[in-house]
Amino acid sequence: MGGPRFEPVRTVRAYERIVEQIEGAVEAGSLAPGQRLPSERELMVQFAVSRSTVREALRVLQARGLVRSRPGDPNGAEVLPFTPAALHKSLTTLARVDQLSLGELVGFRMTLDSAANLLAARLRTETQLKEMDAAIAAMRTAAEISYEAFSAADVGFHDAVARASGNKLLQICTDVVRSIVLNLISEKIASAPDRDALMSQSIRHHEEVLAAVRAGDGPLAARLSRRTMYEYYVGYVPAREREALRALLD
Amino acid sequence: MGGPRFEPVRTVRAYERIVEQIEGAVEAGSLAPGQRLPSERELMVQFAVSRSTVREALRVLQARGLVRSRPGDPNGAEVLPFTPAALHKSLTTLARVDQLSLGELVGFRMTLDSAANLLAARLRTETQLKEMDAAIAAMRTAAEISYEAFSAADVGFHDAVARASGNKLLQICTDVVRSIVLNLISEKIASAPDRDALMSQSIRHHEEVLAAVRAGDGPLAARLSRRTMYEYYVGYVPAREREALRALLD
DNA sequence: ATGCATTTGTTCGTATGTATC
DNA sequence: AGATACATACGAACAAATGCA
Repeated sequence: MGGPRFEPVRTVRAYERIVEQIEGAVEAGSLAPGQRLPSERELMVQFAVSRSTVREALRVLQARGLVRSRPGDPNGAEVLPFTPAALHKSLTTLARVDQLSLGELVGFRMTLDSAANLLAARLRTETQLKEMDAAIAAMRTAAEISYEAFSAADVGFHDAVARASGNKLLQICTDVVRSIVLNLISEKIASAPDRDALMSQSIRHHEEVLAAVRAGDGPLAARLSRRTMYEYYVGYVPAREREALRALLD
Repeated sequence: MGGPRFEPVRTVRAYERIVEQIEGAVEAGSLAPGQRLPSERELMVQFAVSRSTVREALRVLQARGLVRSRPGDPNGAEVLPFTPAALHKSLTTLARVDQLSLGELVGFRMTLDSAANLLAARLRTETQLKEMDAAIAAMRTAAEISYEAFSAADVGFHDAVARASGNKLLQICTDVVRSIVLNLISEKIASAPDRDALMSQSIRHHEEVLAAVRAGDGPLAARLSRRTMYEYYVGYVPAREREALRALLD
């Protein structure tokens, strides 16, 4: 009784095992960004597979943002420094395929930005406060030029706050979600009739947020940041979704 | 003067254009989940490329979780219903490659879970409240059995709250981040000496959170949920990272 | 339940454009 | 400018796996 316990087997593709090995080497650090992979011909020898299999593996690794290969490069594929490009890609397709509504995206962004402000108010350095000052100053001058310039400067402020939060994950996710939201409605905002009023109101709100961050009052900074984003975007969110956003304001 | 404005060109790979077309069809809805792609041989005719190129495109699409192909299937690759698998994958590699600390992950989870509770307290239906009741009951019985069972039941509660928040993005992200955190430290918790005390304390805390959700007090539910998670995980977070977590408690 | 036709997984050989030295 | 090594792309072929009659 009690013979050996067998486990169900799944046929694992050859290219998949190549991906695992290379991905493992990158995650383990034995293959650092900037380093080069062997050439495809060399890889087919090392893994004892054909050229096509090596290439399919490289395509998967490239899709995940881990390597990049160019024709003619004598050095083989390059190991890339990690960028949230893959994360961005999968969140973008999620937003499109899964029909994420603008309300959900804005609500999520309010949540992340609020947390970043809460943390930044406690942990920010003097240098980081100066960066935020500079970002708001840039918003003020950019508002005179164009909405695009203003939007870019606005991004700069939120990014400075996210950096000051000390949480890299928060920083990356705020960045990704923000770009998705902006892609969805930047043209709507750009053509809004009350665009100028919206921008100057936004600047005042950002100044209030920064004052709270400077004072070290995290809960206040968080609440003000949520309200700032709500005021800025609520006009573009369908009425039936606004209740959820208001629930985030307390 | 004023000749035509030329744009820099980048050579775009053949497989990349195939990916774009199929991906576009999926996102546009003209290729619904469950439907089948033409066979590889049919695709190489339609796109006028070789089979290797078709296969590289399919590998990329597969890596993004959009399709799945099995050997021998006469129906061609299957269009998959969207799952956050790709999102999970990219966040996991982010956590490993970018050296995300446990503190950052727990802080992020506190943020998401808190927002889910805030929204759920306002938007939950009676049915959803019953689901949360059932989840806590399951936690109570599971705690008598094993830590693994308890952990699974705990996931059930948080998932019920996330569903009740009405924000799919929040639901997906809480799920992804939670599984990453649990993968990092579940074995540590399982072997903790005060495991039983931790579990029963956690159940009491969850009951308090649920009471706040039932009462419709979002801010209270949010604060209690943050505290619950803090108490549960703080013992495993390095001391220097605890300040950031405490900043989230207010 | 058994073949059979078809498809995918994989291999090999070849031709072509390109980047580097 | 030329030689070399590389990636891109094509096409034919075989084995294993699948679905269907």
